[in-house]
Amino acid sequence: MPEGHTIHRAARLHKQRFGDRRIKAWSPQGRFDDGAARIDGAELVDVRAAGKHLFYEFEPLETLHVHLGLFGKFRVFGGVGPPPTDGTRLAWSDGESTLYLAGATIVELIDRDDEVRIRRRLGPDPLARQSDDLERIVSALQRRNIPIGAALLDQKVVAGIGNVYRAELLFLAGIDPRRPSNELVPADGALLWEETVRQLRLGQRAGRIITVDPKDVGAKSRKSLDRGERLYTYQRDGEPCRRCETLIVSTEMGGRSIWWCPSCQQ
DNA sequence: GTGTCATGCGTAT
DNA sequence: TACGCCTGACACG
Repeated sequence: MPEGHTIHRAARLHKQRFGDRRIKAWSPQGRFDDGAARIDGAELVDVRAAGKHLFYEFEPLETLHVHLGLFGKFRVFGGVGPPPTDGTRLAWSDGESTLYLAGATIVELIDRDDEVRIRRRLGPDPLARQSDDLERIVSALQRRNIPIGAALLDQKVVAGIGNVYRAELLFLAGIDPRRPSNELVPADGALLWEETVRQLRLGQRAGRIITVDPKDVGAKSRKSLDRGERLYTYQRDGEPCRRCETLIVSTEMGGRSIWWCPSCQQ
């Protein structure tokens, strides 16, 4: 379930679990035999996340670039773990834990210049804050003559937002996704960025996207929320808004569906 | 078993 | 705007 929160969480967990460890690597599926052979026996020295991209640095120097795409998934087990599924492109083990990676769009070894190039294509990452982020976001949004809902999926604007967060963040900021990006006023930009940072941090910590304030559904805590009450608008077409009961609507935007509350989001 | 869908994105038309 | 590509879970017959 890969938006930026998943990626940063993986970076942290994988570094904790496998950092400074020598790994044995292989490709159960066989489609990454050569790459796995190059990192087999190497030591994982760093794991970096940027937006939805992951960079694993090994010693002797190799950099593994992973992008999960829509379906990609890591599985980590203590010990040997169950047999890998047929689609497992990369597996590694340090003797104490085993990692499987399946379904990713990108699994490749790259060099330093490639990483720099990939990072240059990305806008500010809410989970790796810089002091000028707000200004960069607002000016990037104001330069685009497209609906703000479409602009938020552009990784050059904000790195790490996907289809769930774009809908949820616009709800939390009270912004109609159809509003032209270049008409965003700075106050709304600031609110949107504040929610973005807050929500991705919460998502990273929880390991899942939960945007709903428990009070809005009469629950005691975020943890006690049922699966069906964690989001305000995503895939809730025709259901009542959790705050005002107005029915949630949806449309296609940027090639994907988006949902919003016509009353809370103006 | 088959069909459908999904939190992504690059390329072609 | 459409399509291809990466997989797995689930609904259905």
